[in-house]
Amino acid sequence: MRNKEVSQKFYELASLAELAGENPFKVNAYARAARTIENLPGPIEDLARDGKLTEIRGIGSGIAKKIVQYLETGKIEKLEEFKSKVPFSLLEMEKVSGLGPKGAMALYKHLGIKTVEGLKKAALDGKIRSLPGFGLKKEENILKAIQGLRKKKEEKRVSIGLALPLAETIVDFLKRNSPIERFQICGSIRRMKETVGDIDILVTSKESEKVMKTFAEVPMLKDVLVSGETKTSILTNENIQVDLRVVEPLSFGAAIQYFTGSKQHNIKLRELAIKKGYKINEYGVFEVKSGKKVGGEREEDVYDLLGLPWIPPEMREDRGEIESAMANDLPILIESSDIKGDTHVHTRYSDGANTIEEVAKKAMELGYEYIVITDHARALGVASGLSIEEYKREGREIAELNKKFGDGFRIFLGVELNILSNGSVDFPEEALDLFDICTAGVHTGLTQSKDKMMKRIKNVMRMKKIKIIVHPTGRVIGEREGYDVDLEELLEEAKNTGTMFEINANPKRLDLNDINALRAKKMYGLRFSIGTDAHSKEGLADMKYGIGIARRAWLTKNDVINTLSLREFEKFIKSW
DNA sequence: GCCGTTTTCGGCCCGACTGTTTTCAGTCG
Repeated sequence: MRNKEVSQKFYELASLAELAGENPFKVNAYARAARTIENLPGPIEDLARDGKLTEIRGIGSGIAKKIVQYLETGKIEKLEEFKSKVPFSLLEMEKVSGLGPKGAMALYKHLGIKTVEGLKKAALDGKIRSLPGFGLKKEENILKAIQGLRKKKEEKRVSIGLALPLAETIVDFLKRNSPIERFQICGSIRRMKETVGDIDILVTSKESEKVMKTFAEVPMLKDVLVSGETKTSILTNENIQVDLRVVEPLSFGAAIQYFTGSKQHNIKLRELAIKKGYKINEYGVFEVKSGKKVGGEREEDVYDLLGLPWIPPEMREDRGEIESAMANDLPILIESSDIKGDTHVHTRYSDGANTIEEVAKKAMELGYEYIVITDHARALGVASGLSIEEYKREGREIAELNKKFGDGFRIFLGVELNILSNGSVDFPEEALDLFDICTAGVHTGLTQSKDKMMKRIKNVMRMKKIKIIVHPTGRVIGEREGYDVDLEELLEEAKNTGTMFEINANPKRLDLNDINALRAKKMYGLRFSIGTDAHSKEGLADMKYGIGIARRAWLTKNDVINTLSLREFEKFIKSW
């Protein structure tokens, strides 16, 4: 699948075209195509081969031709043409905050600057301030940005596991120290995206100055980037940008719709609005003719007026949700309250922090009907993996606890087996009858070739007792890419063997991710388990992240096995 | 360069803030 690679070329094309001063709409068309290709559900090579590229929205004959040219020759003529006109390194320069295409080009043309290093030198020498359109302040800001004192444009995105709690802490601080009425965390956090670029918080208040002042005094403040009447942006100690907007209560719905995004989703909604004679902005929905405001207090207003049902935030990525809403066949997404148990939990038997009883009690507090204890098997030495004898002991403890807890709750004896380098697991297949549920995952030999990796995983998927492959791609967000596998082939194998994939809810993993889970369901009809991989009782709360990914993958209650009631779940695992 | 229930031309999402200006362009989200 070469989607990523092709998409990258169109991003480059868009940026260079922009620098070269091309028609902005043309630039936008390239960028839009890049985003579309990036999010394509299947390989672009297939569409190119079948001559179906122009069936994709935003890809016409011109861009289709360029895609084919790239796939066949590895080059796009137009891109090479721009590269000869504009230094490629200007793209790096544009990443300096506050510097856009116009600025970068002016610096290049007048001062011959084409690298960040050169930019720094010119700023230190005080050469930038005299350029038309620039000044002392701008020179200072450029220097600050290069020296990392201000936010860098491509500051690494942070895990939602970090961003969500931080956003909640800030909202809490505002609630305690300033006169806010309503509030909503918006942006990619509300859409439950796996990583977050910045945090958007929206509030209503009668005294916006007070709120802004309080906000600029949050304990984790590093710098105030922007401060206006309705908008303030800060940088936290950990270099995360947080934007706060204050709006009138009558605009609250339109504002949270607007600031939840995604950008692509909103652009499409606004295009739809124009066709219907409306204009949408963050203050409301307006009739174009009369200029009269016709809605905006509730978020539903925005969708209502366009003749659409309310679309859940997690779906708002312009991946077909608007078309689906128009046809009135939005799926009823899975919710936290649908979850009846956790399928992936560790205890002190292996590398967890709590006893089985402690974990089980926490699960009951969460309203679960069951939990699957999946301690590591013996081959994983670093996680003090268990022998069969030790699992038998764990099984006896579980049996006793089950007796103690009675009918309403059940602990299952599971196992997280290791998919070993030679394609076997820790124990011979006969020994697996001991377990209620067998899951398996790759933990070692992560750098094996794709060929070997595929063989070992497929081999394990074919074992009758093993029904769930945990963290199937092995990626750890911000730390390592997944191991080298052909996911298409694995999905196909899962369909043929009746194996399920886990959606690992640990915010560092979230594996399968939303796009892959969506594809697994849509193209192969697969079902999933959502497990937290908790190594302590507190870790069970990570389920919300897994639910977020499932909702982003358009999954319903029926697509996830741990929404089954205890009785249904027991029956289900016996039928394996 | 794309697109069409205003269809083959003439549009293309919209507003806040900053720094440079003296009415606005550039950048950002």
